[in-house]
Amino acid sequence: MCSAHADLTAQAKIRDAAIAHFARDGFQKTNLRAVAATAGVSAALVIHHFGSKEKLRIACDDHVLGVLVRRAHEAGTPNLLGEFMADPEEYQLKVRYMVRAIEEDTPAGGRFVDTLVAESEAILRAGIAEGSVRPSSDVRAMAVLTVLTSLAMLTMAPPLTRALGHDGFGPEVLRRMTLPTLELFTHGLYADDAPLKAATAAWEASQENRDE
Amino acid sequence: MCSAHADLTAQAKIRDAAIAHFARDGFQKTNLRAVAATAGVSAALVIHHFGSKEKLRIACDDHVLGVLVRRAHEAGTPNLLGEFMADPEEYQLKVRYMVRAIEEDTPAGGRFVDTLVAESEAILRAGIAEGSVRPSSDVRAMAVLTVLTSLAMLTMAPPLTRALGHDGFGPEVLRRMTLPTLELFTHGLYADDAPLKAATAAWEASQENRDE
DNA sequence: CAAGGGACTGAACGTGCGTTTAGCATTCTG
DNA sequence: CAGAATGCTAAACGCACGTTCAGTCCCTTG
Repeated sequence: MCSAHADLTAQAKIRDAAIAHFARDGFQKTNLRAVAATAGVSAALVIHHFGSKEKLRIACDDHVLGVLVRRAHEAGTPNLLGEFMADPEEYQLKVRYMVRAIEEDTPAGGRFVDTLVAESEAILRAGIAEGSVRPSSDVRAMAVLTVLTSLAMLTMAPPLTRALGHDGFGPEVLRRMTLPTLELFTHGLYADDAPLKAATAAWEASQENRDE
Repeated sequence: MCSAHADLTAQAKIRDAAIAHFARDGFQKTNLRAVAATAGVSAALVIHHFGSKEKLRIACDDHVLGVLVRRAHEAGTPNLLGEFMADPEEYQLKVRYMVRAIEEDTPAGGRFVDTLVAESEAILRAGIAEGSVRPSSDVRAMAVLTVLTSLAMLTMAPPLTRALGHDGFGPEVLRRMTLPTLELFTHGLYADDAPLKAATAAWEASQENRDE
């Protein structure tokens, strides 16, 4: 045993074990006996300390959310995901945990997304003011879009990794995705603005139809 | 009762009920008695026809995958998601089902992603040849990125919808996201190519360090 | 040292749910 | 018409798992 069994209190050991299990297998599939085994305690003690499986989840949510939100505030870069992934295993686990929370539509997941979007929006606005970012018709939605793109790399990691021909999600996959992402963010995808103009025209037309 | 209880065979009714439940609640949370109730049959009949819950899932996977892949081939547009979402409830349900399959990392989910990526890559290459799409250093990865963005809108719909200030994921949210997406795909996000150049420089430097 | 309380455990309880079983109609088949 | 096969059901079985219970150990406090 290495870092896991430091001189943590049993409560903390259980919490950390639960975070690891929830992140890897999801809330439903995880059973308390497995968590207890990982933490090196009995299943009954888990209940003794946390009351129920659901309350254990809430404790984990709060803990992970706190750590990640603190981290997100400190970062101050549009590439939040890279920041998380570059760091030692510590954050990868917690980010994966939050991804699960988002998929399962838990309150903590929602607050995490809110934080990322808010942070991202602030960065975009600062960049626009400074001139390094192009103005957008809907900055909030653009922030959502960037957060979306980053998080999606995690929610759908396994199939996408295979679609790229690699076997495991790791740094090399992330690097492979970084360049196209930057290309997209720098030049866009389309060679001209015909699709955009067509779409805005179509939208305006539909608006007029709506009025009549 | 409306469309659901057409003159379908009981097997098909069970399959459709299961698809609806799996899409809404996920595989684990769904129990066979609920599926049976929706289909208007007994729980035992589900087993009688499909053998087990797991085999029922596989049957659903195959069915949904078949329908969607056929549809994806017919579409021939880079905006696969819009194509699916615009259509009557029919496809929305099946797409949501596949999103669950992707989250749960099921074989059918993988094949669905593969199909979308392949289709998307073909469209990109055609666009590049024709001149409407900018060349990319890694077309495959770019295809993955576009698929990612579309699907992410669904996997994380609930929190993202709330982050935009709406309450339910519907056409208006999709429309709100469409414009920024097109802006991004047309002009990019950054005002100049400094971030891209910096990243490629950093990457080349790390490659040289790797060699020595 | 006695008393009390918290950390902790093994065993048991209860229940939800996938699956099995036995049996009832109904419809082919010879 | 006998009987095999098929579609279907109610009831029961059994296991996995969250939770409870009764009790032990140990550390504090008076």
